[in-house]
Amino acid sequence: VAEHFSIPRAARDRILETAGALFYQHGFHAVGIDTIVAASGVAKMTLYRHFPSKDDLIGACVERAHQEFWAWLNRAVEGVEEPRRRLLAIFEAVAALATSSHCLGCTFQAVAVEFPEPEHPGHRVAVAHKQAIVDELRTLAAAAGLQAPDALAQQLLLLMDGVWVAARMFGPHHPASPARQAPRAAEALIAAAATAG
Amino acid sequence: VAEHFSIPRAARDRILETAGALFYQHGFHAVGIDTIVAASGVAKMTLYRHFPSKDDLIGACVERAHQEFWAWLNRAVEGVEEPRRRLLAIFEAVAALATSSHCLGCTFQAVAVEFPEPEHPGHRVAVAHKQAIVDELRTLAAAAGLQAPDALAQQLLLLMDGVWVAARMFGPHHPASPARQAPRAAEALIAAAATAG
Amino acid sequence: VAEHFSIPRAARDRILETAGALFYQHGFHAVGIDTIVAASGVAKMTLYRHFPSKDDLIGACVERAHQEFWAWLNRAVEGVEEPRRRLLAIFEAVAALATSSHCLGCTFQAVAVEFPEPEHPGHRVAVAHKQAIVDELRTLAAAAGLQAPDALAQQLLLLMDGVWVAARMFGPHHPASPARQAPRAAEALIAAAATAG
Amino acid sequence: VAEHFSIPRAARDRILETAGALFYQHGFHAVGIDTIVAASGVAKMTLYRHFPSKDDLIGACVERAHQEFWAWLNRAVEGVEEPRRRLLAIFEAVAALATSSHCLGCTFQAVAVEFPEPEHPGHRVAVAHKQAIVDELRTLAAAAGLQAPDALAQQLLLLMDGVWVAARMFGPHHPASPARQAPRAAEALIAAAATAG
DNA sequence: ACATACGGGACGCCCCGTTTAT
DNA sequence: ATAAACGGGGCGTCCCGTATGT
Repeated sequence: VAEHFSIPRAARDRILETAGALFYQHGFHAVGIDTIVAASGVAKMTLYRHFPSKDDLIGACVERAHQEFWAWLNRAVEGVEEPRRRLLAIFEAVAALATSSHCLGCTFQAVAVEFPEPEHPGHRVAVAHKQAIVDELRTLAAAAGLQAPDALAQQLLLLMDGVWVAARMFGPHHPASPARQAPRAAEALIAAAATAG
Repeated sequence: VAEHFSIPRAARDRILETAGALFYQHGFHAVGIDTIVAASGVAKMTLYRHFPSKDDLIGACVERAHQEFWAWLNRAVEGVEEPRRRLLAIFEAVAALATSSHCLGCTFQAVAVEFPEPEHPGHRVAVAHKQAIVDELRTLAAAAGLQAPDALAQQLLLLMDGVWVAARMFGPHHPASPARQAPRAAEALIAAAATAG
Repeated sequence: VAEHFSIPRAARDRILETAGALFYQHGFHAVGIDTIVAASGVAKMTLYRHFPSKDDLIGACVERAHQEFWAWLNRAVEGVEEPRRRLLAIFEAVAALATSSHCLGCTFQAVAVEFPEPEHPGHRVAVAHKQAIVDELRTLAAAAGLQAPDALAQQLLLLMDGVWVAARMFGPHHPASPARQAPRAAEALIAAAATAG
Repeated sequence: VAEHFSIPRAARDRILETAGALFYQHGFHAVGIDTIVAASGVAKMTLYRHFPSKDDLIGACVERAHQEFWAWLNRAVEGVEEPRRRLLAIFEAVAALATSSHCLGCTFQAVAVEFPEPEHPGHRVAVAHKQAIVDELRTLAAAAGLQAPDALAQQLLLLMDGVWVAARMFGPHHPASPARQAPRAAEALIAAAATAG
């Protein structure tokens, strides 16, 4: 009885995982449904029963990436509770990830590039993701007692997206990737917000 | 007189302009050769005589965008000769462009996203473009007598790419786009480099 | 019951029939794949799954015409068992067909004209077809006890091909098509072979 | 001065000769204007000044072939003045030509195959050519005092066209081409017409 | 659930016959 | 006479989403 419900779940997850990896590596347009079907070992009809269209599959993949990102970030800064130090820890983690060998850039930027229409499921999730990032940064900035936490959060978002772009552009093997400058830059922006008057 | 109607602008230029606009609006994969041919009023064979493949056309479009960007930037900061003020002027111009109504993001980021392979003509030009940006920023930082001009230039590049991402993500109609924070953030980073030691 | 509407005739057959008719009417070079696809109501990929190339499709069409020709001929001279009378019956049937309103000539001649290279699939089948005709004529000539059945068969083949050429050249509406002379000419050749020695 | 008028004439002939040879070897559809231009060493505009379209060029080529055929035939049966013997000589010449190594078939049949529409310039000339053949045969048959010269001429035309088809189908290297049977078959048909009553 | 096929459409690259500019 | 341009078409491939047949 149980497998009647649990096995489809596994199929859906396998599709999401496989498709997400392929999309991330090669791009959304470059990966076709047939490739995903072959790589995930499911039938085409199974895929289309779970995701009515490729766009919906993309949306689900990006949504899943959104959740995984937060899980990763929370894990990465776990234990750092003091707000200002947590802000810095975030940028240290981001810089480390962006210069790690398996990072190819930001999938939310990618989906927004490949599907410029704001109504696209993937684009929608990407915007929400960036909004969530800036919200979190603002919350931390406010908790740290910094001036103009909203403006600071936006400045830090610019920095973070610049890091992902650098990862995309220069790759992980670049000798002196600009991404490594992220923690120092964040520190400077935070310090400026601390002494602002 | 004659050229007003009998001498069509060189076909190659018409193709580049039309293709560049279409690619920028809808993406590189989303725009087909036939669309470009139809929109530019050119024969398919004419296009393929000038550009052996779509990838080459993309490369040429991005190269053209690279040149146009520099022309725009030089015009935008014309007359501001003092290095530190010129750095700030650059970020004011970038923020203004990024929040203008016809800006959809950075085509160099886009081509790097849609063609992750570093050997792709478009990707190659995009990387060179970003390198040129950071070189210019470093030159200005050094001329301004700032500390660690190389690190500062990389930090400012992060900022600038973050601005383009914000333009892509939130569009020009967003009430409070993070892109507007670019000049203040750049000022903070420059100030930090000025007082470092 | 169901097959009346839900089971479409095998796509391969529909393609062969449609393509055969179009090729016959307009020529092999003059009919493009897209036209065949549109006329047969089939997807292009379906066509290319059944026939790897246009040349292969042409070969299959000519092969099918070969089979249909024999089926027609056997039906046309059905019941005429005596060899010499059967030979005459063949030429009466051929002359009748060649002067009928829907005859445009011989598709085997046509494919040999449009694809002069002997290795072409269509050309190959055409040669085999003509060889089969002359073989059948020789067999009948020998069974009729005629002299030099091989030579007679070749003479009759010349006659038959001349009939198809006349059909092609003058069309079915010509008042006095040379094709009508085929039975009398065949009779004369057969009579000459009967009295030779 | 002279070359202003004589050189264009030479160009026209060179085009006709080159195009005729190419068309004959590879077919009318298979040979493009560019190929003819390159092979004949004239400018494209020169070609289009002499022949308004490819169809017209084809018509002119076939017309030229028509004249060359008659020149060849008259030369081949030169000196044979007695009508019945001349008829036989015609078929001996035709059989010899059809089995010679450079004969690829009948260009008039070919143009009728590749352009089935009777209004096509090439098709028109081809029909006229065949009509001229049958007229000549009828004239000779009548001069020879044979019965029903019209019917005999048509029978002989069938035979002759069968010879060209055999040449096309089996090529010049076939060990026992049916084309070689033409003289004997013609003799039989003529003999039958001589003894008819 | 797998595998195979299908319809429809777009795409990439190429060639053709024809005209215009240089 | 060279060379480019032009609209149109051709072939072969791919993709998405659906429909069968086990």
